[in-house]
This record gives sequence, C-alpha cells and structure tokens, in this order.
Amino acid sequence: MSAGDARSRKRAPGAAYDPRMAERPDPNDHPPRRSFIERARRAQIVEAATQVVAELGYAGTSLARIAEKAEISKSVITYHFENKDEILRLVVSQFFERGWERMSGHVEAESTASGQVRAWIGSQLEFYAEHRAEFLAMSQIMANHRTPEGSPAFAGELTEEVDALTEILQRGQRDGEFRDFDARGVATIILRCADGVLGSWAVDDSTRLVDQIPALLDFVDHAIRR
Amino acid sequence: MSAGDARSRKRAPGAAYDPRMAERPDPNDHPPRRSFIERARRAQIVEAATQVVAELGYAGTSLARIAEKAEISKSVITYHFENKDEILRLVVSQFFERGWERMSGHVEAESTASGQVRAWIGSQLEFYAEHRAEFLAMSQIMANHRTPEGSPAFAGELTEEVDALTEILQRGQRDGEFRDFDARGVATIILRCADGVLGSWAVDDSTRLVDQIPALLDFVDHAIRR
Amino acid sequence: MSAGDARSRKRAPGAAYDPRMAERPDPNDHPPRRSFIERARRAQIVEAATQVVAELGYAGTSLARIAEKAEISKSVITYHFENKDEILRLVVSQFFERGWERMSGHVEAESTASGQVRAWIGSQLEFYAEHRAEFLAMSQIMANHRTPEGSPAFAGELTEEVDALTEILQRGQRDGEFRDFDARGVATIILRCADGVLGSWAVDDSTRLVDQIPALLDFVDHAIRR
Amino acid sequence: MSAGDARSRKRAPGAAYDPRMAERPDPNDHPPRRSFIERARRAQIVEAATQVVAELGYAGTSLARIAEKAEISKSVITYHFENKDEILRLVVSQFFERGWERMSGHVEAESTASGQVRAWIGSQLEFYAEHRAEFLAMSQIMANHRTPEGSPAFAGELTEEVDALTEILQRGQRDGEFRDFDARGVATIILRCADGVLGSWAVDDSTRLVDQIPALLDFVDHAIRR
DNA sequence: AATGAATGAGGGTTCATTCAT
DNA sequence: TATGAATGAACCCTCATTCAT
Repeated sequence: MSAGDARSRKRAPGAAYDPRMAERPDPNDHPPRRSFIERARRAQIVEAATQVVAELGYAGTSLARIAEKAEISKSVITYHFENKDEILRLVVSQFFERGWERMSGHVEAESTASGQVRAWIGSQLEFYAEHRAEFLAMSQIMANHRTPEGSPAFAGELTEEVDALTEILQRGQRDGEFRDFDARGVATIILRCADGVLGSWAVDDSTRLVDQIPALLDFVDHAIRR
Repeated sequence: MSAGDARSRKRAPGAAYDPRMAERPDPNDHPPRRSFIERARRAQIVEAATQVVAELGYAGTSLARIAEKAEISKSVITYHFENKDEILRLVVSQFFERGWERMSGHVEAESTASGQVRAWIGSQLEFYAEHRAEFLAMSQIMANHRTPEGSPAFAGELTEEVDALTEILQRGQRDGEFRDFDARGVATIILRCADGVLGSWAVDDSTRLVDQIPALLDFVDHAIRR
Repeated sequence: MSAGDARSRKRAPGAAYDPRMAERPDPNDHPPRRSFIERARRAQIVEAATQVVAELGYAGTSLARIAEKAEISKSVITYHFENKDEILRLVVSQFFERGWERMSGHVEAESTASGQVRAWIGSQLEFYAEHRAEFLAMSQIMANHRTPEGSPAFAGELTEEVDALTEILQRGQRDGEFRDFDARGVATIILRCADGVLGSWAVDDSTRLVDQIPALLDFVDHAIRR
Repeated sequence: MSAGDARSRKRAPGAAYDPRMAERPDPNDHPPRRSFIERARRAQIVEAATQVVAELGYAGTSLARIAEKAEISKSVITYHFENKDEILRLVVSQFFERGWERMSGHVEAESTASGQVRAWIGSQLEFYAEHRAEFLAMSQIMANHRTPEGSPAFAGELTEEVDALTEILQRGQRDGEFRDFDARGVATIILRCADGVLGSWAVDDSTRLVDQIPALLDFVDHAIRR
C-alpha cells in the first residue's frame, strides 16, 4: 500500500533514541518510506512551524500562519501531515533529539563526574543558545500542548534525564568529588536551574546566554563540590 | 454605553506596589471608584479565570469557559471588564501582589543576608505551594500572553526582582557571608532556579513541593556561601 | 445561570411523548426556558433545515445552506443550537411528534380493530402527504444520520410502533375480525408496507399519494381479514 | 492525458439489460474494450466502494476511504474511473443486474401468476438476504445519490419493474387467480412492501430476513387472491 | 447592573479532483 | 499503468466582541 496522503495516517512521529521523548516502541510500526520530496516538504513545514511558534507563541500558531511562513498553501500541510498535533510533536522531538546527541557526546568525553556535570549544563545551554528559535518553540509547545482529553502532552518526559544525571552525581559522591546530598533531588534542581536560566533568556534575550554559562557552571560547582 | 460600562473602559488593573508588575504610572489615571457589587463580580470572574487557566491552560481559556466556571452569563464578563486581556493581567498581578506581600514580610524579618536569601526562596515556594492553581495560572499567562502585536506581554517584568535580590547578595558579600561572584548574574540564577523547581512541580505534582524546599535552600546556600 | 449561547449546551432535544423517539428520561433535565425570540429563531432554523434536507438531501445539507435558506448568518445557527446534530434530531422528532398526535387521535376514535388499522395507515399517509417536505427530510435524516461513532442514530426507534400495532392486530384476532397470523410479523409488514409506498412517493411524486391510500387500505384489509 | 486515461472518460457504466437501471441508450457509444487488469481493478474498486457504503453510509463514503479499504492509492481510483459518481452508479447497477438475473430465472420457471408473484418476492428477498452489504450499499446510494444539480439520481428507475409485475397481476386476474383490483396500483404496493420489509431489515438485522419471507408471501397472497 | 442576540473572523480538517511524472 | 503531489472549496465549530434592551 502506498497511498500518498494516507501514508502519514499510519506513522508515529519518528524519533531516534531520546531519554525524554521515549515513544512506546512498536517493532511492527516501521517508519514509512518517504520520497525525497515528501521529506523535504515535511522538513520545510516543521521548520516553518518552529519559526511561527517561536515568534507568535503556541496560541498564536495556526496552520494558516505556518503555511504563510512556508509560502505554501494550507492544503500542502494537511497533505503531508495527519494533523497539527503531528507537526508540533515533531518540532519538539526532532529538536530535542539533536540536542541530546550533541550533549551526550560532550558528556561522554569527560572522565570525572564534575567534568560531566559541567559538560552537560554547558553543552546544553550552548546548543540552545545557538538555536534560539527552536528552543523557544520547544518550550512553548512543551508548556502548552495538550492531549485531546486536556492533559499536558509532554508531562513526565524528563524522568529519564533526571535518572541519567542522578547516576553521574552518585558516582561523583562515591569518588569523593561531591559532598553528601540527595542525588536525585539535586539532579532535579540542577536541571531545573538550567531550564530556569534558559527561560529567563527566552523572554528577554538582552543578556547574552553564552555569557551566563560560566556563572552558572561556577554556581553549580560550588553547590555540589565537597 | 452606560455609566458602569464606561467605567471599566477607563481604569488600569488596580495593583498595589509590585516590583514586577509595575504598570506604566499615570498620575492622572486615578483608580475608578467601584461599587461593592462591581468589586465582588470582578473578583469572582478573576477567580474563575484563574481556575480555568490552571485546568485548561492558556490556549484552552475562553470567555465562554470562564463564564461557565463562574456560573454567570458571558455578557457579565464583558460588562465588567474591557476585554479578555484585562482579566488575564489581573490574574497575574493580583496573585503576584499577594505573593510579594508575603515574601517581603519574611525577608525583612531576617537580619543576615543569607537569612534573607533563604527567607526569600523559602517563603516564595511555600506560598506557591499553598496556591497551586493560582501559580499555574500565573505561569501559563506569563508564558503565553501576548500584546496584540504578538510580542510577549510580560517580558522584562522581573528586573526589579533581580535588582532587589542583587542588593541582598552584595550586602552579603560586603559582610563576608558570601564568596566572590557576579551578584547580578547569581541573583538571576537563584531566581531562575526557584522558578525551575516550581516549573517541574507545575507539570508533575507527584513530588510534594514543600519537601523539596530544604534541598533547594541547602543547594543555594552551598553555592553562594564563602 | 442563564448564559445565552451556553443554554443549549445543557438541554436534550425536547420532545413530547412519542413511541419511537423515546428519550432516556432524565427528570432533573428540565427543558430550558427560552425567550420568545429564541423559540422563534429555533423554529425558523429547524424549518429551514427541513426544507434544505428535503431539497438537497442529507449529504447536501450544510449549516451554510440552512443559513442561506433562512436568510440569516451562519453564526446565528451555531448561537441557537449546540451543533448540527441537534438541529437534525429536532427536524425528526418535532415532525414525528406532530404526526403521532394526529394519528393517535384518529386511531382512538375507532372502535373496531380493522377500523383502527385503517385509521392508522390512512391518517399516517394523509399526514405525510400534506407535509411532503417534512416527510422527505425526516426520511433522509433517519436513513442517514449517524452517531459520532458511526452507528445509525435512529436505529431501533420503531419497535414501540410495532408493539402498538401488534396489540391492535391481536385484539382483532381475538374478536374474530382478523384471520390467524403472526401478529408481530404482520404488524411489521404493514408498517413497512406503508413506508414503502411513502418511499416510492418520496422519489417520484407524480402519482398523487392520497389517491393510492384507498388501494393500500383495501390491500391490507384483504391481507388480514378473516 | 494518457490512452488509458482517455478511455474511461468515454465509457458508460456498462450494464446488461436491466429494467430499472436502463441507461439512456447510445448506439454509437460502444463499451470500451478494457484490459484484464483494468477490469480487475475496476471490480476491486467497486467492491471496496460497496463495503464502505454499507459500513459508513453514503455520506461517510469518500474516495480516500474506498482506497483505504481496497488497500490501493487514491489515484488508482481516479485513474480507472472518471469520478466518484461513476463508481457509485456501478455499485447500484451491477448489483441490481445480478439480482434481476436471479429473479427472472425463478419467475419464468413458474407457470401460474400467483406462483410468479411468490417467486418474484421470495427470490428477491432471498437474494438480498444473501448479499446484505451490497443491498445496504445499493439502498444508501439510491436514496442519497444526486445529480450535480441536486435532484435524485435514481428517481423513476422502477417503472419497468412495476410494468412487469403489473402484467403478471393482470394475467392472474384474467385467469381468475386474483380478485379484482387496480393492477398497477397493487403492483406498486407489493414492490414497495418488499422494499419496506427489506428496509426494516437493513437498519436492524436482528430479525433474520429469510424467516420473514413466508409471512410476507402469505400476506401478499391473501391480499390479492380471489 | 445586567444580558440575550448577533456576528465576522478564523480555527483545523475532509474532500474530489487535477496534474506531472 | 500507476501514483505522488498539490489545491481550493467547503465542512462544522469556537471565539472575542458589539449592540440593543
């Protein structure tokens, strides 16, 4: 079966490994084979959606405005995507995936726990600073998108991230790098800290984010170091 | 246009002093004298709006749903308020004002700088923990509300807050309580940290917020102490 | 509470007693009090909907065309009715109710079973013949309307009708008016017979329906008489 | 436009002799020669359309859903058929043709008029009972399909059927089998009667149709017998 | 002080059909 | 022979706001 517009009906918003976005894995649900054109269009639309959300906010994002931004007709969007939900989820998952790839590389390159924590926070903030629009869009969507039933669509997506950082903190404690504290609680705090700083930058980019990174790294360092 | 009707057209969303919510001050724009009934209605509607935003999110909030929640006719809302914007701004400013009152009391009761920082964070989180719906509504509106032109309506509302905390940190440094750091940068970080923790609690209230407060206080303490 | 457009949200498409249309009774669900204007508008819209369905068929009926027929704006419709479904159900139930009133009067006026059968069929066909558009609309909607889940919305609405006619037939058998047959099966056949004749008239009104009534009465008479 | 493409543009929905479906005969419009593949594809699509109409109703039938049911691309449909109308007409005409073949065989095997009437009704109902989906689809389409101008597409398709049955009835009267009545009127009634019973079975198949056939035959027998 | 009525703009989505390959 | 891509029209419905009463 290969029914053009029917195709997107079958597929889950494909995402590679990703600690937050973990999709219920379905081995039978192989990703649809897409033509070059289709992949290009989908990328174009997701990109346009990202820009619109970043500029106009979640509530200001409509298919009409995405189409306008992409300079295509609204029908092109509904042809290539099942619905608006699919697009918004892709905006989040694709960007998150890219960020995670970058971060995990930097983290794994470090040997000490404190080095890994710094790499984690530093590379995360750097990455987001380099992709402000995508970050804004992701934030907006995660904060606002809901399931048809009304519950937040992206709740509880961050436990795996907390788990991973907790492990690093615990190793740091065993190795004597870090003082004694509740690793899980502090992992949450550190991640939320970074989010918070990003959030303030999100609403007001007058302070250049990259300039704040050293201060944050220093802050966290003092907070957890023995 | 009736007299009561005209009245709401003129007035600024009355708010006491408030470092974040500072309205463009207009000495000529004396607050409108409102009847008891009018004040009661406005309070009822703001309260209903708060609940709706907390439950359904910013994008899910409509005048119809606010009216339904308040068990009044939609027209009552448009009679007592100029437009939706006025209501949402009041949800934010009124709640922020109440929070600021609580916090400033606790902060001023402390003599040392570190005591004031702890009082600040602790009382802020406590207050929000006690008023989850209001906090959720405020967060949603601040993150989403836009001017008619499309720019965030609540950008740059936090500089005064940062200023106040910066002052405390600087005093702590002068008094030898805190180590050397960029006071303004760290003030921002601390405030964003608290916001971040609140944000994680907002999307997932399984972890009781009050239980996380000591950990956060401890975290900040170590981060800034000499 | 009395929120204008919210009002229709609460109410079931009101219908008096009616053997087919029997609504799940909810004693708490008192019918909404409607203003004169509202009742007039609703009647106007239901009437326009009836005409549109009769002329263009179920699939050709849209809110836009109903609005056009009623010479009002589309928004007026969505203001006075919850949705299209409510309108279509009213087209059916109101007309059926009126028909049932007429028929039951004629039936009860007869003393013999065979008189009642003739009164039933005759008055039913007469009534429909007098209200061709309403009958066509009712037929179209009953044949086509579905629940959101996809099952026919008006299935099983006719068992009570069959029950009532069955009773008459059985009495006729006890009284020696009718020959021996399966009363329930024949009741179904008679009712379907009348429906069938109506159906042929529905698609082709060249044959005047009232002229066919005596033939049908005669036909049924011979079929069931001793 | 390709050759194959052009082909379907020219052709009338081929149908053998059929008293109801009689197409405006055009001696010049010889049926298009179709390849084996084309014939197979067309049959497959008509079959899928039949199922979709039976399940989802006329208004719920779209080319997309037909394609989905047939597990082919939507374009395959528009390639092999000029438009949706052609498919729906074929669903009706092909099925009617098959039914007519079956019926006429049974009718011609009978010698008496009453035998022929019974054979007519009995074999018709039997045939439909054996092909419920096709019958439902045919009913839905005949009741709903319209010309582009909005008038019923299948109005007046039954006069030939009535003519044929009228002839049988008249012969029965001449032969003394049947009592005196208006043959044409009764022919219509009988046919509509059968349709009505089928219609009740269509919306509610809990009563097994074949079990009702004897009752209907008996009913008609008494109605017309001397 | 209150509200029922109305409305135009815009929301996301489905649809049959056209066209180039 | 087949189909992916595209599209404009139409669909029902929600919305904030205006107006007359």
